[in-house]
Amino acid sequence: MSTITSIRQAVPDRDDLAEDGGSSIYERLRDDIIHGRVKANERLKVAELASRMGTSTNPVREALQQLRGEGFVIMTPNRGARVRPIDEEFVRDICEIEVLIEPALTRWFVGIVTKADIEELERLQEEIEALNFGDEMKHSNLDLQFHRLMYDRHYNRHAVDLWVRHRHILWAISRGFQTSLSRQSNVLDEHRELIACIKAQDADGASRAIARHVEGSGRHIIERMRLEKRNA
Amino acid sequence: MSTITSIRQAVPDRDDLAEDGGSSIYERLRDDIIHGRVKANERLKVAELASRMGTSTNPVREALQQLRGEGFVIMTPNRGARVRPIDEEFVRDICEIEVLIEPALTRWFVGIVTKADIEELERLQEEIEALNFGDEMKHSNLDLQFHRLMYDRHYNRHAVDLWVRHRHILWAISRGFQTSLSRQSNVLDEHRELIACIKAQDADGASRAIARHVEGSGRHIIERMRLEKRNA
DNA sequence: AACTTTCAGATCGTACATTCTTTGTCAATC
DNA sequence: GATTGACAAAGAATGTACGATCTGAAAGTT
Repeated sequence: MSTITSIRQAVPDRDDLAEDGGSSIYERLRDDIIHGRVKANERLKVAELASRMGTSTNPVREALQQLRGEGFVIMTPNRGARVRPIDEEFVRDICEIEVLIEPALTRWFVGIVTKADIEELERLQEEIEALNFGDEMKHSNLDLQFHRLMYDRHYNRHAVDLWVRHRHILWAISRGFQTSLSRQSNVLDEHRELIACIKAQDADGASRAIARHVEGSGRHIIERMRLEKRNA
Repeated sequence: MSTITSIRQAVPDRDDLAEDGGSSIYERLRDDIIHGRVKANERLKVAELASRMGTSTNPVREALQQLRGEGFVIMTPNRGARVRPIDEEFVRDICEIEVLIEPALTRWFVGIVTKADIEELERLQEEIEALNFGDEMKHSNLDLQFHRLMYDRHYNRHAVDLWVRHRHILWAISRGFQTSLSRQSNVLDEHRELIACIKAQDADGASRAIARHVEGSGRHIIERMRLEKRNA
C-alpha cells in the first residue's frame, strides 16, 4: 500500500508557508493522486486517511466529495472512494481538449489585442529566453503569465476555467520532470511564431501555432511519464 | 466552471427515491441551482438546508463540497457556500465549448462508423420524426441515444464525460421549455443532414452540421430563458 | 463619530451510532 | 472430499449530535 502522506511529511515547508488554509487535506489528497503516489483504483478509506492526516473523518469526507466533483476520485454508494487513474491516457485526453479550446481562445485574442499587449508578450518572451529554463518554477510562472495574458480577458469564463484547471493538473504532473533540449527549443520557437502571427493579425496562423504548442507539450509530458515509469 | 470530469453514478435506487419524492440531496440542490430556484450568489446555509431536506448537516455539507468541485457553488473558508449564477452567459459558455468538442467527436465517429451504426441512427431518427416532439421526455431520450451512439465509443473518455455533463445541465435548464416550431424543424433538418454526411463519409460536412446543431440548440435555450425571465 | 466589546448565527471539527458490505467459518449436500 | 449455501462477525461508509471557533453586526464606551 502506498504511503499517502509519508512523502509530504518529509517536506517541512508546507505547514510553514500557510499555517492553516494553504495545505488543506484536499490539496494533499489531490497532489497524491496527480503524482501517482496512490495507485490507480486504490481504495481510499476515510478512517485511514483521517488518522494519517491527523484529523477526524469529516474533513476527509468533504475533501473526497470535492475531489469526486472534480473527477479525481470515483465514489459508489456504501462502497467508498477509489482513485481515478492519472495515466498517459488521462494526459492525452485533456491535451486533446486543450487543442480544441486554446486555439479558439487565441483566435479571439488576436481580434482584441493591443500594441501594449504585444509589447508585454514580447517582454515576457525575452524574460523566458533569458532564463533559458534555468529555474523550473520561474519558467512555469512566466509561461503562465504569457498565456494568461492572452486568455484572461476572454468572455467565456467557463472555457478559461477549464484551461486553468487543466494547466494546473499538467503542471502538477510534470513538476520535477526535466525538459528535453529539443522540447526547450521548440517551446521558444512556438512562442515566437505565436507572437509573430498575433502581430500580423493572422488568426489562423496563431490558432495553428497554439495547437502545435499544446500538442507538443502534451507529447513531451507523456514521453517523460513513460521514462519515469520505466525507471521505477 | 470546473469539470475535469466525473463518472456520474447511476440514478439512485428506489430506496432513495422513496423518500420525499426527490432523490439525493446532491441532485436536489443541483437542480435548484440550475433551475434558478435559488437566486444567484445566494447564501446556502447548511443548517437551513438540512432541516428542509429532513436530514442532519453532514450529508448537506458533503453535497455542497461535491457541488463546489463541479463549480456550482463557491465556498470561502469559514464563510460558507454561495450559489454560482446560472444565467444566459453560463449557457452560452458551455455551448461554445460544445461547439468545439462535439465536431471533433463526430469527425472521429465518421472514421469508424459501420453500416449497422448508420441503420441504427436512421432508425432513431425515424422514431424521433414519428414522435414529432409529442412527449418531451421521450424525445429527449431518443435524442440522447442518437448522439450517444456517435460519442460513446470514443477513446477520449474525458471529452465524452464533459459532453455528458454539459448535456445534462442543458437538459435540466431547458426541461419544461416549449420547443418552438422553427427549432423543431431545424433539429430534424440538422439530424438528417448529419446522417447524410456520415453516410457519404464527409467528415468536414458532419463536423459543420453538428456545430450548427449545437449552436442552434444553445441559441434556442437562451431565447427561451429570456422569454421566461420576461414573464416572471 | 470612531473604536471596542459583546453576542447571536453559522461554519468547522470531533465523537459516536447506525447501516451496509465483505469476509470467513461451518455445516449440509452432491 | 469438494462445493455451495447460510450465517455471523468484522470492517467501512453513512448519518446524527454536539462542542469549538470564526464571522458579522449591533450594542455600548470614550
